[in-house]
Amino acid sequence: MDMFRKRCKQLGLACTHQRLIIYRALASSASHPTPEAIYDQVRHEIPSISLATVYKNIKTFTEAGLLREVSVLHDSLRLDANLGNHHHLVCTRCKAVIDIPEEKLDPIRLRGKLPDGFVADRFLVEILGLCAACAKGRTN
Amino acid sequence: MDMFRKRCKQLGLACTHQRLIIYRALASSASHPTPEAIYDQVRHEIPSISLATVYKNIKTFTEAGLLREVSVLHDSLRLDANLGNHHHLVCTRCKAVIDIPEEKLDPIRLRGKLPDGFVADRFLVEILGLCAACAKGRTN
DNA sequence: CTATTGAACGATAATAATTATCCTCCTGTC
DNA sequence: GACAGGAGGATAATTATTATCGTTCAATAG
Repeated sequence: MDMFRKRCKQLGLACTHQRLIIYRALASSASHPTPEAIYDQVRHEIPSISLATVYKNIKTFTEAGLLREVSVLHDSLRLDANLGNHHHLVCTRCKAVIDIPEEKLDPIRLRGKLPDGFVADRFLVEILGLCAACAKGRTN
Repeated sequence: MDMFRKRCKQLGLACTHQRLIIYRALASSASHPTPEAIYDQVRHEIPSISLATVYKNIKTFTEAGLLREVSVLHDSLRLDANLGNHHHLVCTRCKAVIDIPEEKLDPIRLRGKLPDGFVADRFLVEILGLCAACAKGRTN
């Protein structure tokens, strides 16, 4: 948590009580919580906190690099009628999704057993980066 | 499209005009469209179609296996305060997300250049399947 | 230690995305 | 062609997220 104070200072962010509690809730959770879940947990300590504050700080933290979104494409449903094996290039700026054949990657292979009795079905790989257009100009 | 008619019959789905047009729009698109985008395209052919119909059929097709969602976790923002390199086990039933260290997979490596001038930044791997609880019972 | 200032908070309205409802209509079968 | 049940259309409802705006608090200077 002292590290959090330092990072805030570096980033020019006020180290408010709310931010500390929110960050601690996030950092101490292993379940990759939703904003609502964080809100529910944080309210135990700050009953008067607003859900908007949780959302705002999640965005702030994410932009500051303290936090990541588990899925880059969570904002809207994206559909794929291509049922063959392939992977996706995903532009983190414009959210374009481009197919590439799976042979473009070395095969994905597990080393040893998965924890927790998890039963794997398939691998989903997203290659995150910038599409040609977004890589070129900051204009779009 | 004849294949689509057959699949509908197999699945016990009525092969309506709307479904045909919606499926064709999906299958002919390389851009992994959103429901809204499909709606906009389909309206060229069926101006009176309802957005709800598009959503309903997308769900129907997805459940029937004619279609996939690009991202399993699109429904709500999920957060990750673990900035170290790791991958995720994602339960497709309950949407649990479990970290695994990246050493549990053979290294992800590109073979050759990416198309379209795409500039890769990092690889995101999700191992899709069922968590222990969901694998056991159909009860949750 | 207090005053000051801008950033952050809380409450809530607004927007966006998705789902549910309900009545009418069409597809598939007899 | 008639019938039955699934499907469509219009729209309300719900859920998730963002914006607004007045008030409060954290950080810094004095």
